[in-house]
Amino acid sequence: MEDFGLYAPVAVTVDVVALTIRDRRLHVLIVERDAEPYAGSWALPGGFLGPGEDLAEAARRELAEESGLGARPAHIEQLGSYGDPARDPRMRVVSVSYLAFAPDLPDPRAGADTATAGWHAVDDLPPLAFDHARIVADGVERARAKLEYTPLATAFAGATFTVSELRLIYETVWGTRLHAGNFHRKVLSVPGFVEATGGTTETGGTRGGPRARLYRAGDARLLHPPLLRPAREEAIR
Amino acid sequence: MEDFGLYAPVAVTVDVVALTIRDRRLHVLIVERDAEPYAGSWALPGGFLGPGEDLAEAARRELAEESGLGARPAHIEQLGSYGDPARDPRMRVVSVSYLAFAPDLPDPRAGADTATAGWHAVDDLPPLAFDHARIVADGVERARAKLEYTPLATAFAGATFTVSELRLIYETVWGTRLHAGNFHRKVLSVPGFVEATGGTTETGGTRGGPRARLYRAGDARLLHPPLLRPAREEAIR
DNA sequence: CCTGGTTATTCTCACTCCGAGATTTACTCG
DNA sequence: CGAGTAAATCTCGGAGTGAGAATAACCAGG
Repeated sequence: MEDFGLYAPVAVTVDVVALTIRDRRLHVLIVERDAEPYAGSWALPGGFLGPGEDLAEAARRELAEESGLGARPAHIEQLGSYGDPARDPRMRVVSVSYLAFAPDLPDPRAGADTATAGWHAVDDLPPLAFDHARIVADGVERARAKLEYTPLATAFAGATFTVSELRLIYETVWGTRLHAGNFHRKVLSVPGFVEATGGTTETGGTRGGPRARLYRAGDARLLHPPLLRPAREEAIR
Repeated sequence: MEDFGLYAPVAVTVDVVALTIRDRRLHVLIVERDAEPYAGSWALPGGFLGPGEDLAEAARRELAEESGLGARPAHIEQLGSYGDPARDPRMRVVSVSYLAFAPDLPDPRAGADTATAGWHAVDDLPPLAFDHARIVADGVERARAKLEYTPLATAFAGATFTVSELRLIYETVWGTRLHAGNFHRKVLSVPGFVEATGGTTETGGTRGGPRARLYRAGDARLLHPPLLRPAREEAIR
């Protein structure tokens, strides 16, 4: 850190990759831009860092403001910063991106100050402005990895959930099928991952089956042992 | 991302947490500040993002310039961004920090434009400027975690190394003792982690023992299965 | 009400992996 | 040469895993 005399003017924005699961697919929240550049195309919710505002605070604000979502995300964490000199044609912009997880929420309402916002399946996105496609990809990969060793999946679920619902979250985010029996054994054997509420669902599944027991998120911060994805040869080398 | 009309002036700096192992202890490179604020106290090498310069590029430049180290680090990656409004008393500064790993290097030479720089054991650091102590702590924790599932430890070693040297790296970074026999079995059983050069050390250890086989880093990007730290109860909840 | 299909939960079994300890072998030092 | 040290390998009991099966509860439709 040197003297402040000469430094290139840089703007700092905060962008948010908000993920949820709808309809058995992983979705990300994007908004339609109404200003140049990229007016009319889709982008991550985000904006300039306010004066006196912490980075995480700005991320939460942008998410609430631009998405029109009232509910708080269940979890938000810093994803990374993107500073390619050419990433914004107007001027030098460094984006500090955040990753948020939310249970399935209603469609965002378009408010007065709210651009058109909506959930889109991450594997079928329209072209995104700036380097936002890259940021989404990084966020999805982070989410996939974190499901393995943290109780993050519970952030996609409601206050209470069944083991099958939790399994569906894993299957959706990872894009793989999991063995129901082994998953069940594994989840219940990890201390602090979930705790039984004592209740069950009101009815069986829509296509039959017994009532499932309900659980809520436990107090573990790490899964021990972890729930590992099926081996992905291509990822190793 | 909105219009550029009004945004608070923000400066972006890039700071580097460079780690190495010397003398069986984990060390971080720090420099002595010669300007206010915190003149005379220690800080991470870093500085302002240059115009037209990518973030990672700036990190490599700062490390080379301020440390006076000629050699390139074996690995460098983004650690995170720090933007507390009060972290710098002069003005609003967001720091994008990078984490670098290097094999044991000679002491940095103090050049003309080079502040006093030196390696310090991370568990015995002087007070650091700004929030740099926090950044170092985050970097060390990241390094510890990454040793588990990536071949990062080889970045701390030279071009060739023995299994014992690799084990010493793990023991030093994790601060634990490892079972030599099991570690040996594990390392050689992970595909692509290390590959034998065919050679051995010239002599046995300083206190005896046979010549050890030499290995170089393999082509794996992930360790499968991972080398897990001994269970840390306190980390889970 | 009875039947077939569906799902939650538990169990079995063979296999792999792991930690702890012991063994064998090669080398240094005095 | 003998004691001590370290590299590399092996053993063994326990824990964890994937695949499959068994049991039981529940829905929908006849």
